[in-house]
Amino acid sequence: CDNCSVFHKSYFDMLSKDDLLEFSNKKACRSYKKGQTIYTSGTRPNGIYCLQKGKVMIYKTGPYGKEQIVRFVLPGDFIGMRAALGDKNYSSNAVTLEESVICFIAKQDFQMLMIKCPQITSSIIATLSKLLEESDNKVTSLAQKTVRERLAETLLTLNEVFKSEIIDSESVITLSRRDLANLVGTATETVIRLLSELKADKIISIKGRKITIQKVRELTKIANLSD
Amino acid sequence: CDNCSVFHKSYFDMLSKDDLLEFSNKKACRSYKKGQTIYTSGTRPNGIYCLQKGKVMIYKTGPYGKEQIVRFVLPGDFIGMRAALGDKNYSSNAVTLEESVICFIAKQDFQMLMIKCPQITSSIIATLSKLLEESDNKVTSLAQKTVRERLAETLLTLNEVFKSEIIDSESVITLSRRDLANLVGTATETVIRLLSELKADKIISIKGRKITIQKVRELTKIANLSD
DNA sequence: TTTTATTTATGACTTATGTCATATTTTATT
DNA sequence: AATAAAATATGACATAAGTCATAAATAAAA
Repeated sequence: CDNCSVFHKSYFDMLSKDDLLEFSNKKACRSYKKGQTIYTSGTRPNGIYCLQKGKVMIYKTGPYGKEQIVRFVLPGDFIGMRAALGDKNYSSNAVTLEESVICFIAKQDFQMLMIKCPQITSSIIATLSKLLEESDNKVTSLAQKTVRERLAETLLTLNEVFKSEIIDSESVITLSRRDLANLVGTATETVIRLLSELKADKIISIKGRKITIQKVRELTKIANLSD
Repeated sequence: CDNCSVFHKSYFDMLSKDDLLEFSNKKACRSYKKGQTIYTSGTRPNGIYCLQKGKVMIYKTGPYGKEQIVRFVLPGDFIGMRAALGDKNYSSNAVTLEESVICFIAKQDFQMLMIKCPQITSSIIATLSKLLEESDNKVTSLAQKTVRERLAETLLTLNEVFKSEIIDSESVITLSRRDLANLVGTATETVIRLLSELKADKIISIKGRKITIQKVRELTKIANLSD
């Protein structure tokens, strides 16, 4: 872990060199192809995953089998924290959005780490708190905003998620219309229609599956966001 | 705290007698009238609250000023954990639903408690994990279910929240149509209409603001819940 | 009690958004 | 490159659910 590319972003930079080395030997890293499943809902977690490279999406399956994307995981973040730390079965599915490298740490090893390094624990509490706030905000959006507002909001969020993907000095969102719909909470056709509208208004530009935001201010206005 | 009525339900039963006594002296309890505000969005938390008696609702204000109820707090639960532990401003509002008694613990005292008693910390992680799961489930419901399904789901959840309120050996939900709408994520008129339908089908009974579920199985079916 | 205010209840109407069908384009596979 | 498969794009249509108006019923206040 000490020469991991996302070391500075992860929780591990709080560990002493010795602890880190000992810990490094216990983890198991492997690479995943695009679209590969990391875990599925209903199964029991044996440990916690850490995303080193790539992108992962977390989704739930609704009553009629429709996917609901609840969040994305970026390099340096843990995957499956909720289930592993809450000692519950997974209630969601994790799948890679692109080729990724993911490390695995067994539950007992992670618990040892938490005991050895209390800062890690408070860092985890802070992370869970942030996820909870984001989820509660999404609840409010879904309950009160129109699809158009939510799509604008989602595109702005995705701009952060995909900020590493830069073409011609502009960050580019690459996601299927279906995934976008499953993220916004609407039908694929509605997303397609609204994206066409935004494109016609020159607020975004579309090249196949690649979306670039042209007017952030305008989009923020449409999203009805305070900041 | 050692003779608190919700001692067994709270996190404090993990503390030693000495720690508990020391801690008891640091907390400040006070009673709140119905509808009184505990904290408002945007302000900074100085500590954490613990509900001893009563009911508290947590809500956010949406872009058009409409309230979105995100959860209820019951005796033994903490209030304002997310903001206090994540070291952020409150992003929601807390208000009492009925006459309540609430204790307050300063941030530094609570942090000391967490250091002294690591089980409390893991218990908090478990609680945050549970809240996160519930919130993610609500996201999926809002994105994929009809208002009718969500209302049924909400009534079943409220039955748990109000299970202490028993009239003629049946638990009774007491909540205004407006609050119900702000919980389900719909208009007040829609809630009124759907409740009338459920009443006509003898699935619930209504006496003014008091709702009693008559057929749990039927309601579960309408809610499209697996269990 | 009487008055006033708030909440609940219904009807009428509008509209955002979902569904279905089908054509076109893009992407993946042989 | 050629074929198959999947994703995108649009039109037509249906409908769930929101808004507005107003009446009836409760609850609160005087």
